[in-house]
Amino acid sequence: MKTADPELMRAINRLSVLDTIRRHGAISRVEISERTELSTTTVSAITASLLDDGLILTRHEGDIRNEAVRGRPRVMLEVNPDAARVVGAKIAASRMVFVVANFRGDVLSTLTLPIRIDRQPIAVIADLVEDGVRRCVVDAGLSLEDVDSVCLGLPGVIEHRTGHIRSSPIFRETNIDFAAEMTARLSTPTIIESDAHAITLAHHWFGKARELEDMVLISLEQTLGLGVLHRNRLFRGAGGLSHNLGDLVLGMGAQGIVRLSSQAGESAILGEKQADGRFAEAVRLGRGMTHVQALIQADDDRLIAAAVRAGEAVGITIANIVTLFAPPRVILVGSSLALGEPFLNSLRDAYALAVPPSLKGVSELVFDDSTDDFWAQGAAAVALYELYESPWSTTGPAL
Amino acid sequence: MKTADPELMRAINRLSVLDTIRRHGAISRVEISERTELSTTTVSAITASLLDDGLILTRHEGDIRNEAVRGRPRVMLEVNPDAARVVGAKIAASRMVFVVANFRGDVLSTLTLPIRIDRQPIAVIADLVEDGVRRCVVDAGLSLEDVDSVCLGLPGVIEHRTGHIRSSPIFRETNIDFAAEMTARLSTPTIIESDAHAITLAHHWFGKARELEDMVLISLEQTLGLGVLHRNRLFRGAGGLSHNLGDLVLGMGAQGIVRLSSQAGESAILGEKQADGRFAEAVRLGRGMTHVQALIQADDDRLIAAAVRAGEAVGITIANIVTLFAPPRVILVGSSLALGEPFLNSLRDAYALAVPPSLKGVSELVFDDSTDDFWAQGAAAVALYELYESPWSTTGPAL
DNA sequence: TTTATTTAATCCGGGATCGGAAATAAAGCG
DNA sequence: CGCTTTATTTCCGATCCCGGATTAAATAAA
Repeated sequence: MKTADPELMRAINRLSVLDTIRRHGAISRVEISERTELSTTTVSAITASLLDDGLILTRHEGDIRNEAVRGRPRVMLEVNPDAARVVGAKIAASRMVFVVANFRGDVLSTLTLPIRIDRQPIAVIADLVEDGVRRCVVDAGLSLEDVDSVCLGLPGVIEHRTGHIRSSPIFRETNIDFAAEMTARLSTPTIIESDAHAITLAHHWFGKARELEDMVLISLEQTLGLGVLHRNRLFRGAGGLSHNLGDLVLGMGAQGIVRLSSQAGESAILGEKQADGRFAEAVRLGRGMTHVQALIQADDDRLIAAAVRAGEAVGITIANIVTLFAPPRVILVGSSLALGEPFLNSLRDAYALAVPPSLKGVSELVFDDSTDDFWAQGAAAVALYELYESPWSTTGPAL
Repeated sequence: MKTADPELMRAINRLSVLDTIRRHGAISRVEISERTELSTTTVSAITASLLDDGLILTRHEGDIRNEAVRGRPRVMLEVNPDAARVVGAKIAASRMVFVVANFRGDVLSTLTLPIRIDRQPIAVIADLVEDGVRRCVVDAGLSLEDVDSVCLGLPGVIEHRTGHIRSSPIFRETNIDFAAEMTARLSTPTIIESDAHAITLAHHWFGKARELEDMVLISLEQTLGLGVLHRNRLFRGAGGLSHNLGDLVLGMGAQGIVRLSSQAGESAILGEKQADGRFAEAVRLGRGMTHVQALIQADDDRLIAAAVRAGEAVGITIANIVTLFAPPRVILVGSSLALGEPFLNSLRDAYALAVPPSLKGVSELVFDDSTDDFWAQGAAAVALYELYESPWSTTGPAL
């Protein structure tokens, strides 16, 4: 049971105001007051402190009310884009994508490194990540000192709270204190987060879940991940570790346990097709899925069967997640969506069949095929959220 | 984003102090201060107000510190058992169990009505529940006016927040506003809750999860239920509805979807054995499971096979829950545990096989065969928790 | 041009909260 | 019986939120 004091109270309300401004864009104090249910007095005090800290700006045009209103015009407030800068990254097996974002979450620069880092030693991966961060920062015309924090989104079981990677398909080792490693290398506070959580927050901030405070996202990539948004916050299980859907068990087959990853993981689908040199090459370069897509359109029977089987497995899994969380919306993302109709149709069919009748219609299925930039932007949002929450300079009242 | 004000702050700290006293039994102010990390000043003020409201009592003996300590002796504080009384109930298909509990959660009286209410009209069930509540209250030497609130624990999909029963095996109808119905009948505030949530809180308050703040419980009864404790609170999905594990899908069989309930539900197991008159009679009376236990010990092959299959299905499900929540402990309760070794062994084996290697050792499996009273006591705890949270009389400072 | 009206934002005072320092209470010790 | 020790309470200052009065900044009307 956490203990409350005036400081916490102010922190909560400050975050509430700042987040309201971020979500709405330019907004006046009166309207903030209405939305947060804080008194105008309090909003005035908090915004004064935010202005004082340089986190927000005033803008005198743009009062959206009906033209020709009588009284004093509202002063619009907006997040100061230059109050801070963060780096967000998506680290995947065959590529790394970096973005530099400002305090509002706008992307200032993007860098994609199409390198297979899969199973390299930690030091090599850390080198590449460090290099990517530095280059992306330079691309944005900045220096690393200008960056307030970095967030890396990785696949696997990530313990955000402690900064440890419990296990990840891109590392041979387990239980790595990667946040500490990168913080030391970059001499900038670096946090790590599950890539699924990053894209979940991306959708909450910028994408298809902006208006929702509860939501579930399922990411279908090399790893199958889950993100749960609960009351506007990422739901991190006990201990703050992320969910790894691939480990879910679908049933007992003839040769023992059948895990979801064996039915719907990238490698499970790609594994159906080997031998062929061109195909192997595409897989090695991380273009497996697009290649598969082409083959499916050319009626490759084995791959179509694999896609159908994968869709079925995922559809059932989604139904199970819906049974547990009953979210108003489920967003599906990830490279496997590129498998196209055979996959999606069997997914939809299996879901419709598997979702309990009592929950039919509760959850809406949404597919999203954002690019990797969006994942990286989500990682940036994770970093920004922690900045938003942090107490900043003036803890006392502005002098 | 909830807004904070001094009132909320006090409410949080009051609950924190009161809950600390409840958990620890008799405890001094200094120790409360240490545990809650509130200053002694604040603890003093809050306890004064709690004393003023009659929620706690002082006791001058019982300072546990080493005998012959020098200074002023600590005054021990404890929850006033007579500050309130609640009724908790477990409503199941073949029986209803009621308890009256005092403010501390001690059971004052118990009443079991071994009646099959399964599928009766709402009015009939409401009549029986009303009767049970009234009789149990009288048994405790009280009148209904002495009771502050009632909590009914029911199987199925229960929407605690609104008091609606979305669907329940004991009702033919769906979406019933049962809380309102019973509040009107008893003219006492009545809340409803999933039976699984009730027993989850029972274990947190009195049972096998007292020291944990995160935990998962799986109830294996007629319905398969789930309770998740997250940071000392029941985790209720979006909209506050409960989880119904029976609807989980284990895979696709020859004839379509295979749900957990068809493998491990009470009726699935009992369904294996029919015809026999004595057995049917036992099932009708809700003694099916104990009867099955006897038959299993007598080497009834079909039932043993059913138990093994059920254990397997449940073991896999538990592994999947662990994959999602990674709780430090999983508690299993419910009548199906009575199936004995064949069931439990196959459950344990399947779990060990199905739990992802990376989470091996994270969650501990605990079996619990508490009686129905304990479930009802859990429902009482749900009611008490809401009383603990409520603002009570003196909102202002004690005069 | 000047004055009224309207709406936004701020200022001021009241009430509540927490926490630190000092005072008080209640024991044992010598 | 005074001294020491520990627990609790009292007093006081700082912070926070809020309601009401006040000031600010615009339009509409005279």
